[in-house]
Amino acid sequence: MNKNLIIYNTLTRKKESFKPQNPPLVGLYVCGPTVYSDVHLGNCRTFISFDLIYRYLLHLGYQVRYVRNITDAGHLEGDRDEGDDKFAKKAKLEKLEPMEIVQKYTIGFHDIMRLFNTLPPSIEPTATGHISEQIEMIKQIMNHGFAYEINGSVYFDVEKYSKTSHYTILTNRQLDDLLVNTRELSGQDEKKGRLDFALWIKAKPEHIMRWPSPWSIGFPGWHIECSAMSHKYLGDHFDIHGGGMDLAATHHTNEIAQSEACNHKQPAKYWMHTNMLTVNGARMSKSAGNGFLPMELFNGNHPLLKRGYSPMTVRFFMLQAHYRSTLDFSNDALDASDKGYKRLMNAVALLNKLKSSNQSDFDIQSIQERCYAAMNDDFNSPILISELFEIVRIINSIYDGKVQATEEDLKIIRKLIQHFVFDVLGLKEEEHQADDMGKIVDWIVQLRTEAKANRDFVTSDKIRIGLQALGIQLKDNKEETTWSKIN
RNA sequence: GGUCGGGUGGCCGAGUGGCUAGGCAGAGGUCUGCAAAACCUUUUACAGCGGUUCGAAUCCGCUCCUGACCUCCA
Repeated sequence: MNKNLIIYNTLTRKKESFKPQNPPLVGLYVCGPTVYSDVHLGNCRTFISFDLIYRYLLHLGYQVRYVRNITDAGHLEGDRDEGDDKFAKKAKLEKLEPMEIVQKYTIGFHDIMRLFNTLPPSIEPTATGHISEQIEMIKQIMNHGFAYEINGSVYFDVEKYSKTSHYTILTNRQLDDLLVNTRELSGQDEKKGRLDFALWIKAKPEHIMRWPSPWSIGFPGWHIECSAMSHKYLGDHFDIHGGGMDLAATHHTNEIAQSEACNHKQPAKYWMHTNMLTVNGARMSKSAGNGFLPMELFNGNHPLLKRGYSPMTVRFFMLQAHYRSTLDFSNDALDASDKGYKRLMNAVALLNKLKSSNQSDFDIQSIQERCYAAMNDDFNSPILISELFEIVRIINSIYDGKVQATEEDLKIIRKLIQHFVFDVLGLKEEEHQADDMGKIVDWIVQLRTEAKANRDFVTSDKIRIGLQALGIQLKDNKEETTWSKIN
């Protein structure tokens, strides 16, 4: 098995050969969602990208421990120490307990992930389930002199840390510029330095989500949870840490600082960042009002959508772009992906009907090599997909009897489809023929075949056109009639 | 203002010095009772200007446009 995997590492801004520390084990940590509202499509892109990465690592034979957290506490509105907890705020709005909010949106998140056919992570820890680990870590950081307590809250001392470590290693910014250009925020008076960030925040009396600590009854800062949980499940120094690009400058920068201040080690060897989903060139976000909820996309119920698209179409659409590129969302782009995806799956459905010959008119070995080369080059799924369409052409040509294939090559084709279409890209057939409706359609198609055999084309056309109006498309071949659903 | 990206044919989107990306759309053809599908062939391209080079979409410089981050955000 070819394992010359190359990964782009944000730490070094270079593509590097992937060398896990303890092969075949791989530790992978990805920053998960904050479950105070529905995930939107942009969030989904990140998790689908890391699903591809996870799946390919598994395919290469690595034993991956994939940790993806659920943030269910700690976020403040506007990062002000006085701000409301997002969960408490949402709870007030929906007249629910904060933990009801957490439960509701965690379930919603899992439902969406399942629809997108992403594999569940090995461990999905929650921030509220790891308060004591976070407190322990804050203690360590204080012991090492990189944090200080004021009025029951604890802050990380960025200026002190940056004297011995490279605070802005992920973004390459100059600390002086940051000091000058960081916006003045209210509620920062008690911090020593304006770049300092909260590790522990003393709760105001009305604050519902609160825990005891050596400093005050309060709640943890946002960044510390990921550091504490990644450390607990993956150790001081694990292989890959990932997340959306928008997290690099703040969240990940602070994670690195906390982990180094605590453990004297850079927490991860490779940092991977996925790019944003855009709409009309601008980043999709809730505040901009251009965000789609996955369900809106599936059922087409949104002013910017002319129709709905299935989860697999959306997944395929996302995989047709590289994870480090922005991807622009549009109806036309989705339409194109929808047709491309159907074309791919139609060819896959023909696999078991192919007849072998004594020779092959194509070189499947070199296509196989190119598939691996594409994925080994920093998970280049668009190139992989272009190779798969090469295979689609071959499958269709064999089916049409225009190209010959040996039984051995057919086996390789079936294996490649299984490995890359299903295992790595994580696509699945949106089944239709197994259910009752499918049996009924099969029977109607059979009636039409009989009508055709009797040259009763009036009846056969009536059936074909009628089914089409109901969203079922027939395809006549020399030997049989197949059908598929259309949108 | 700072940091880091981008500008590729009608649309989406790969590609980083010479060799077809791919999908969708368009055109012609084959097949077919018709339709669809499929297959074959095929048109349209690298923001602008200058430079390096035998050769640049790809490297360098300048200009224009644009995005992300710097504030919670995948």
